[in-house]
Amino acid sequence: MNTRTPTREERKALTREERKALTREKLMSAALHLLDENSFAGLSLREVTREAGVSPAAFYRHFDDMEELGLVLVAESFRPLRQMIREVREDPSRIEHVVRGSVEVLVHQVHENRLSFRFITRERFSGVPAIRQAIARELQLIASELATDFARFPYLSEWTTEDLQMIAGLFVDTSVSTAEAIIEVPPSTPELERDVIRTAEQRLRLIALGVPAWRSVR
Amino acid sequence: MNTRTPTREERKALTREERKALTREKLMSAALHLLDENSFAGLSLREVTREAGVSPAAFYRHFDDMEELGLVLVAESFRPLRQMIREVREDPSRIEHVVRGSVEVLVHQVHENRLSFRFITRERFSGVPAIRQAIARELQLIASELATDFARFPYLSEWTTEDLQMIAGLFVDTSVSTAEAIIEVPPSTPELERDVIRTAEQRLRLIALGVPAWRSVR
DNA sequence: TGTACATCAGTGAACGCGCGTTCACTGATGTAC
DNA sequence: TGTACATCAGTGAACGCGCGTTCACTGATGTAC
Repeated sequence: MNTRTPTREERKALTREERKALTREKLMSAALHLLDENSFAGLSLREVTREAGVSPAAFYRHFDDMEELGLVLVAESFRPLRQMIREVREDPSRIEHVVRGSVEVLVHQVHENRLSFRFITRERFSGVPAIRQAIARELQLIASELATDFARFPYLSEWTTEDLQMIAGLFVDTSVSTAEAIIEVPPSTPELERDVIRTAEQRLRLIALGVPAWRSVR
Repeated sequence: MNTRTPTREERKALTREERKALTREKLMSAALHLLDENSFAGLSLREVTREAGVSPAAFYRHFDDMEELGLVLVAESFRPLRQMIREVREDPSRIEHVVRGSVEVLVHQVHENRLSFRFITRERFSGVPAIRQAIARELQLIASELATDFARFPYLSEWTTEDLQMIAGLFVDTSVSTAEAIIEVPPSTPELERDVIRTAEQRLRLIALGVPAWRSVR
């Protein structure tokens, strides 16, 4: 079927396409690392290319401008978050369980993807409108998925869609607050982080306690 | 007692000191207005002086650098927020009341001080560490005040300090989320804003419903 | 397989621009007598 | 009140710098035969 000459892989060199993809990743990774200390608005194209070890002009082979890079970083940064949601979903236990499990998974994900979370929380309400909107859209999506998951719980199945959205939104916002708090904790102060985690669990549990009482009020 | 020549006020001119204070205010107001569209990191000293109608060099008669201006803006922007807390405090009714009243007051304050709230929410997790820390400190202070207020409620009086802090923090974070949401609502779409307000009230009410159940769990 | 040409990711120099900061200055306001 | 000097908020020009973007280029990779 394949009558071509020996492939690049066989000669263990990289194709032009693969090299290009590597450079693109270098640019994205460089940007994400620099964003640990700067906000996106304060980040220059030249800084990114310098960190990536590439000439400024090379940037334009991969992105139209910094804004496009920013939007790609948003999409990329939400990937682990979506993964996180999927993990929580796979354990269809009761709310009480969800609380402790969620915080655990969240903390784990924040540690694994610190730079991504940093970037998202930094840019959520700051900087370029396009990036802000992209982040808002992703978070809304997550809240909606969570709402449909909630609908499967026995004693939530009769709630209105609006109420489910409301509680899912509260859940997501509280989780984002927790992520922000964890990221802001100074490194190598585990006792401070434990406090943050404890508080986060208590908050979610308090919210969960309000749920059974909600219906009777409506 | 006063043997001086006729004062400036009598000749209805401004003293040098008063003029200087005016210029300072012009700079701060110019910055706050520009921050409606830019983040602080993307704001230049020259932009601020241009908007204020003053030469770039004049800036240094008032602030050492942009960071100092930023810190002053944080302090200034929290003034209306503190006023808001005071207003809520003056109505020492039950939690249920606090919920509806709080949201009402919050919405009112956000409209009255849109630029200040925009600035605070923009910079809370973004940009310069010094500004971020200043905002975190102010919010913690507010949460602490709220916690001591909660301690005066009959059926919260026996809660531990830690629990009161936890719920006060949740209350503040949810309020900040609400403020952010209101600010992000496109202008002249009152129906969207009404939804945001409704959701905010429901969230706080849900939290309030969890409160009576909390003790039995501890 | 070898050759001749095409593609194109990355380069390096150049550009005009707005930036933060400095400096000697000006002229209105303030003060001493 | 009038005068002579001091103060100092704001000016305008100048500086060196890093920026985003463009351009013709190079040389490795890819393709056709």
